[in-house]
Amino acid sequence: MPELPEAEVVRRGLDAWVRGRTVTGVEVLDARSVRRHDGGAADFTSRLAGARVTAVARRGKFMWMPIARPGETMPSSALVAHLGMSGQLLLQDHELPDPRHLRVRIGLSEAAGMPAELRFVDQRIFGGLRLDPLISTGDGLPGGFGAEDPLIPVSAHHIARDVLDPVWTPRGFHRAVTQSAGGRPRMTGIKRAILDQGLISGVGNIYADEALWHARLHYEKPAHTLRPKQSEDLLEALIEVMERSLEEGGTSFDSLYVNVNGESGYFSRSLQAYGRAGQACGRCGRLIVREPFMGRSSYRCPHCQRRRRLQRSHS
DNA sequence: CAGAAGACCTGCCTGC
DNA sequence: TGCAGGCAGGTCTTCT
Repeated sequence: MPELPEAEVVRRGLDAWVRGRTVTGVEVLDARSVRRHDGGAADFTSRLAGARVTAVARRGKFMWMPIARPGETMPSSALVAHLGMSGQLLLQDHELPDPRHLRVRIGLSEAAGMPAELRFVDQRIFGGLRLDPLISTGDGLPGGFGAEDPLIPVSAHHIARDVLDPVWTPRGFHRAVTQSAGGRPRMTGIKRAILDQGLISGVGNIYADEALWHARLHYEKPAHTLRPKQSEDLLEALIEVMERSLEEGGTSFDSLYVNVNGESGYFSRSLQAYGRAGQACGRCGRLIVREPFMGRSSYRCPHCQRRRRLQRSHS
């Protein structure tokens, strides 16, 4: 399952190998993978062919490549990619057999020692590609990691700043978590809040559970009840789990395989809560429990992450 | 408007 | 063996 750290590994790989190259041809093998592109597969193909990739940027799990179309000096649109649950962007030689679940093939201009094709592979088709106009971020800051200009694709404009974005401060995060748009108290549970990509982006189910475990918070704790220290701990935990995962997952990709395989070392070694139902909590030894949540699962320690904090006695 | 729920997908696993 | 059902889950749409 690609989450933010995996997406960043992919971004770095693409930045090194695809930036500056021109699209020589496009083949959409499964139209569902471009279903979010407004004009359909034929329009996607014709508009992408001949375009030059000028950068590779990312915000949360949205990735995009600004493209300059023939006659353009500056990119006005971008190839937007979301990996969904099972998406991969592979850089491979044309001679290599098509991988299982290959959905879109993008041919690239020749470059010394570099593979000729960018391949979008996606088993479950939750991910996809599309072409979108670039618009202003509105805040004057670069659109995301790898972006130099304050531009972002239309389809990612509603996505909040990334967990690893330096714009986050403890105070800003506290306000974002405890208050909704109009300054009203945010009544929903804290896990729903941090999974809301319009509040902070890049957090998925796994890292949400991990960060909540580190911060000793119950996932249903009403977001508006977080005290500044609690939201500060939570932000710190989010950044910590992302950065550690990035370190461990970022070591295992080679030049010909711009990879996301969902099996970074982090997943097997460092998870404290997610997927550990029935196993001992690393802090207190109580058994981690799995509970239904939002149609899926939440994992927590029933001792460290209680719904209500213990009342402190001053006697 | 905030929040909740369902839809979209395939492959793997379990139970009958 | 075969089949049904559960599970995984990010985002988009629809409903309250």
